[in-house]
Amino acid sequence: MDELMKRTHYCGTLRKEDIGKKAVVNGWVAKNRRLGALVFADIRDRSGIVQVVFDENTPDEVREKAETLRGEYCVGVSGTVRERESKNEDLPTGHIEIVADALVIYSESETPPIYIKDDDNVSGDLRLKYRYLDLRKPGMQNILSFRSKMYNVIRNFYYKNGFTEVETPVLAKPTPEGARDYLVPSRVNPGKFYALPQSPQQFKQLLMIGGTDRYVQIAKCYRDEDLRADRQPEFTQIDLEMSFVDQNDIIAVQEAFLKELFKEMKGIEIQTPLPRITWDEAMNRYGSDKPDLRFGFELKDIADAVKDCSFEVFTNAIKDGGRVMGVCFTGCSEKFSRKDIDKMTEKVKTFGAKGLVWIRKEDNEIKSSVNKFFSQEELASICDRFEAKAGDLILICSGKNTVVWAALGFLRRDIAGKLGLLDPNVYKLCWVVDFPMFEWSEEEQRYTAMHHPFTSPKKEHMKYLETGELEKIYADAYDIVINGYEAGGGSIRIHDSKLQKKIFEVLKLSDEDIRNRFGFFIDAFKYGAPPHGGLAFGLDRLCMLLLGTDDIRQVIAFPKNQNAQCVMSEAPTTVTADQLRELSVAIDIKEEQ
RNA sequence: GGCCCGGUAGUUCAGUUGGUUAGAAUGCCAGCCUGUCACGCUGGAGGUCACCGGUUCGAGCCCGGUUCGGGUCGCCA
Repeated sequence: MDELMKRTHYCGTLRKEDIGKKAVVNGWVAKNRRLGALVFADIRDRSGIVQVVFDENTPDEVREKAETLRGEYCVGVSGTVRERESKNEDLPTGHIEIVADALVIYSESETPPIYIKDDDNVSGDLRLKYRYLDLRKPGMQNILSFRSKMYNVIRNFYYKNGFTEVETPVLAKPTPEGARDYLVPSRVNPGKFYALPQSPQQFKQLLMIGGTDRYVQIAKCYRDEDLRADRQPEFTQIDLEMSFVDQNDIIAVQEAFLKELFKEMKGIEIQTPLPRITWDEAMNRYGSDKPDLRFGFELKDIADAVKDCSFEVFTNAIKDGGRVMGVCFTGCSEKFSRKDIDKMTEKVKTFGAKGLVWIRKEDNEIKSSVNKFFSQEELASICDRFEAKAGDLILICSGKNTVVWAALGFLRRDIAGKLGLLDPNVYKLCWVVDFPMFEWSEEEQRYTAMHHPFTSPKKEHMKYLETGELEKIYADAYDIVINGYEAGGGSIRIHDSKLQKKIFEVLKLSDEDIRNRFGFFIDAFKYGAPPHGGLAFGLDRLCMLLLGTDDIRQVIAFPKNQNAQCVMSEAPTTVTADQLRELSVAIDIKEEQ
């Protein structure tokens, strides 16, 4: 067994100032080059790479050992730092090298299945399977260390501002409302299950009732839903709650936090207060409740301009209570072909749109896909609506509100992307406020809470609870949106039991449901609940945004794939019959016919 | 559950209209090489073209199904 060489330096940190010093580095062989008896080896650790040279100054037996080095051997090297004869300007350590006098091979390596360099192009699947090799890349180590620094900034800020960090249980009570739970059987309570928390929502509210006043937690959350590029089944929230505050108080603290976070992590000064956009405005101007404000392309409603036209698709949409809306993509007529627009049309159909109308304004003529239904004068008046100039492309969609928003909201971001307007170094933050309290669920044939049932309706809308005009009720709920991502969200909570009871009634929850699902929680509100509210940031998404990536797996050490599996450990797996028996759990998988 | 894209050497990819023995780069192995740093030179090994079936004289290529991966809609209070 080779002796451990005690490290004096990290590889990537050595500089000209270290010339003449003795140095010991530990790491992995990133690359080795043999020129006859002269051997170069690039040694990598989390800080970067340094070149080690084995030459005539190196004892023969050490140099010979160096000839046996291969990629990813784990080694320790001692030697003297010296100026290089020929510099490598591409490397931070490129002006120096270590002349080796001793070499320890801690362990050899088989040929690795993936390239271990930051600019690799290996498929995500292999990277995840060999994540421990993927993590050796300095870029991945930078991400881990960036995230670690974030934890520090977060804890430091909230501690400084009087928040108490409290750990809430991971084994919690299942909550049938909301996302699907991950369930955990209890051996000592046969037939009963815990659920992993979707968020510590109820516990943090109970902490407010418990007098904690200001709570924060970097909390793991679990949701058994389908995954996306920005969604993992287990993820991390910066979860917080405050007592005796209104929405403005909460927003003010979070803006101070975001200011500090961007300053510390990116050196960027965020201008506060951040803009606030109501949910209605966000939907009608951007077609999304998480608008990307890095570019324009705002939606316009043109229903009144086309309500008497001969194009029945539009008139029917209006008749059925829907919308006719469009976006003017300035200067885009030349940039997108008929074929491009056909592709966009196919795409918007996945949002439920029936089609897409295009209008190209040219110098002397207006072309469009609906020429036979519209005169040039009518088209010109539509163009005027959008203040369109020659060379502009207008895309129009009609139908139900939700469909039109989704389709145009997608198009404005899609086209912005194609035009290169999504600069990851530009950050546009805003609050989206005044969310609707309820939304109609076709599936359940009842209203459900858009945020959650503990969200407080806006005071001025309480009266509609009595009249049953639920769609007129908006909530004291708010999301923080950064570059089109929902980076966090929260609300003022209901602290009055009578109001809470009323909300449950509206949601058509029976007394029995309420008792079973939220009994302990409702009880707590009988004993002097303070006015309170809070918010949770998606830590992974903040990290993504700050690092300019759009793949959440980049910022998680051991992420799951799209099927919520860990391709490295192969979790989840079947378990033994004994384990199941002990848990009183039976498996009943329906066979496909 | 729906839709879209993809699966060819260890890796990243090319593969024309369906036509000889499936290629390149890189990596790997061996030899040479004392200033390389994407070292270089010479040689070599390396393939169930994801799987099953079909069409065809002939399939990596066309068709059907399956599977795996990615993106997305639904879903994510």
